[in-house]
Amino acid sequence: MPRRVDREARREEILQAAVRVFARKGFTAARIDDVAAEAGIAKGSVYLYFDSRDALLAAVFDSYAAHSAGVLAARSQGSPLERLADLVSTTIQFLASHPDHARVLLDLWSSGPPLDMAAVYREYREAVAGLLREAHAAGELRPGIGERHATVIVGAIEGCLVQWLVDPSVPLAELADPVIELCLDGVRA
Amino acid sequence: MPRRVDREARREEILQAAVRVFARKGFTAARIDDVAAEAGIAKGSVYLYFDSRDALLAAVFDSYAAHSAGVLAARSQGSPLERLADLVSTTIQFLASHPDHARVLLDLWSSGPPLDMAAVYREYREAVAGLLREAHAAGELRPGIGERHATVIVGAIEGCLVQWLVDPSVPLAELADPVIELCLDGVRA
Amino acid sequence: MPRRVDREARREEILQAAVRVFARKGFTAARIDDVAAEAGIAKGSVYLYFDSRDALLAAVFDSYAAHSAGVLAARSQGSPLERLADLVSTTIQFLASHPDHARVLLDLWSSGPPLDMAAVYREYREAVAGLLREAHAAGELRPGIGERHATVIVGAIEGCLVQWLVDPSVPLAELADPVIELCLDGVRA
Amino acid sequence: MPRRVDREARREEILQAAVRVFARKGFTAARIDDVAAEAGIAKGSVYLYFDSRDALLAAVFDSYAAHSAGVLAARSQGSPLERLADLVSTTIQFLASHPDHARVLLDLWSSGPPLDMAAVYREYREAVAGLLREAHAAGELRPGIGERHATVIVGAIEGCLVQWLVDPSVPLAELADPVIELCLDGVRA
DNA sequence: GATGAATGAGTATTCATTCAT
DNA sequence: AATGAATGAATACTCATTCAT
Repeated sequence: MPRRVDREARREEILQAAVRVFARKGFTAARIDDVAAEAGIAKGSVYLYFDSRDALLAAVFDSYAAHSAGVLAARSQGSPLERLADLVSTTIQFLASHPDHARVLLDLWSSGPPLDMAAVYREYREAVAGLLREAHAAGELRPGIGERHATVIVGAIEGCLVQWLVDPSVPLAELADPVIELCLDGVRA
Repeated sequence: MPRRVDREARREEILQAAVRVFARKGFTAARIDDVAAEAGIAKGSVYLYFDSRDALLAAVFDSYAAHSAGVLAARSQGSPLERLADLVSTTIQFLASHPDHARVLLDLWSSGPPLDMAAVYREYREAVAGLLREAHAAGELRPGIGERHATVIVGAIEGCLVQWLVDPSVPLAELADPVIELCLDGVRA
Repeated sequence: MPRRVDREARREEILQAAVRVFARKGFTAARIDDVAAEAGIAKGSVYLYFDSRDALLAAVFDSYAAHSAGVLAARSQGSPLERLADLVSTTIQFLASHPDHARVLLDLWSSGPPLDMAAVYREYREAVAGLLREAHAAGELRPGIGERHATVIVGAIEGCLVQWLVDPSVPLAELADPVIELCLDGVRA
Repeated sequence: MPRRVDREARREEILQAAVRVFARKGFTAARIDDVAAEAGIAKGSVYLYFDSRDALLAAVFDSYAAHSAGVLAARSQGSPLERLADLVSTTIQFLASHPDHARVLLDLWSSGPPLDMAAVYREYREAVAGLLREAHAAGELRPGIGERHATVIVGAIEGCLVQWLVDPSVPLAELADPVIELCLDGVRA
């Protein structure tokens, strides 16, 4: 009778270990040995669950993309702009509370195909654009607001994330409100 | 001091070659051989001008930081908010027109110490915060606008940049106006 | 002793599976996993019947050597030269009808000690030399035929085998007669 | 000015070192380290001249195939059967005097595509068959001699080689005459 | 017996860096 | 200064073997 293991659970353990290591040293500097050590297993065992080092990064991407899709899918209540504020807030809180996962975004941005960060942002922009269209229909928007403003709203979130990743003294968790205020009403008196 | 000029010029040639190569393949995948070939010199000659492969990335960083400082130093005319709009616009146009340089930001973000991207963003935030303070003094701002909104404004720019880097179909050059509109007046009716 | 029979039978199954795998991919490229899969058992179970991967090749050798000894032991009727012709023919038919086994000879040749292919050929040469001595005593040989001609006769068989192994379009099964003709009468008019 | 080296010469040195190592340990057991050590250079330097370990074996094959073609191309004087005897003799002398090269044949036989030993033997058989046709035209052959006898003649040589490779006590160099005698006149009185 | 998850020693290959010319 | 051949440390990946279940 074979030794029993929950393959999915073990895979997930290794993946989380990889996320921690990647966050700590970056994907480029991370060695398979590091991941194995972090997971408390032998190097070769990593390969029982992932085909290659790159497959590990791809799995981190999938995991991030799934989380991201989850955030987009979570529909909140209220007016379109309230729901937009909610989406912004939820996203920022998620990123702020998963710093390791967020940190790996730096490597995902650089990694290029076959990992498709472009698709993640596209979906995000489309979700925001959809809410803006609803808001427009509800008469909540001033004239001239369109797709590109959706890009800017997504950008405001990501740009705050960048600054936090590069400088932990930037208080990401507290930037949700300023982002929302700016996106809704700007700074002008 | 003609030798001096030659040396600087040659160094700059190699640096620009490195920027092109890094932009094309990413720093991790870029080989000293690639840089040498792009610069049209022998591999060993790169080491006559740069101490190491990392020094090459550091030099790209310095070059970016210098450009960035230049943008911040360029004082424009007009009211504080006009000058803010100008800063945003100038920054985006600079990035959009230097795609190779911009692309290398992906690697600079990941690279960590001793390269100090944090300082670059800090200065940027301070410049924006300064303009906001001036605008506040001039009564151009609504109440409650502060440091964090400066972070968000810088973030809006960087976040648009991220999306463009990851997906060239995002029209960075055309996002200056939406960014300014959003930052100044938001989307709300 | 039913267990005993089972054990032998299972061992033989695995051995035959190994022969097929070795023939297909060569010993070097053959993995224990492949052999286990071909035998329809788990990888670890192979080790219940064979001490090591090399022991598997050794067992294939033993099996080949036993077959070979069987061919040598089979005494046919007729004059010495008729029996020589018979030996040649039997050998070639055996090899041609066991292509997997034959294919593994390529690896056995390369494998060196402790596998003793030299002994197999030595016995073969001695068998042929013995027949030649009998033929000589019977006055069937022309003068000057000796040990070395025995080597050449064995070589003619093996050399046809080599060509067939390397190029399946060589019709090994149809080479028995030409080999016999050549060895007995040569090509000269 | 670069360090001067004769690339071809250095490549050939490494190739010969590889032949010695492959002959000693077999290709499978031979490490790049062994080849480098035998050549008196650093491991990495091997890769300046050969793309991969397999490329090294391929180069040995090319070298063998070239020698082999050289032997076939060397046309001797005399009647067709005299020339056939010459070809046999030359081939055996070449193999006997290049034991390292010959030993590597064991690995070439096993190596399969893309190395094409089949082509080498095909050319050899064609050369022999050509001589047999000439001999037939000259009335030197008894009836019924054809392509397959060419295969057997080539086989007699290769089969002697096999026995020598597997058992150095087999006196390959002295087998040329017995091979020729057998092929021409057989053993029968 | 049977299993198959885990192990970790073993190696081909890459590439930044050096330095003889 | 310029070159590019040489170096060898670094590392992803493989797979025979073990052993807990």
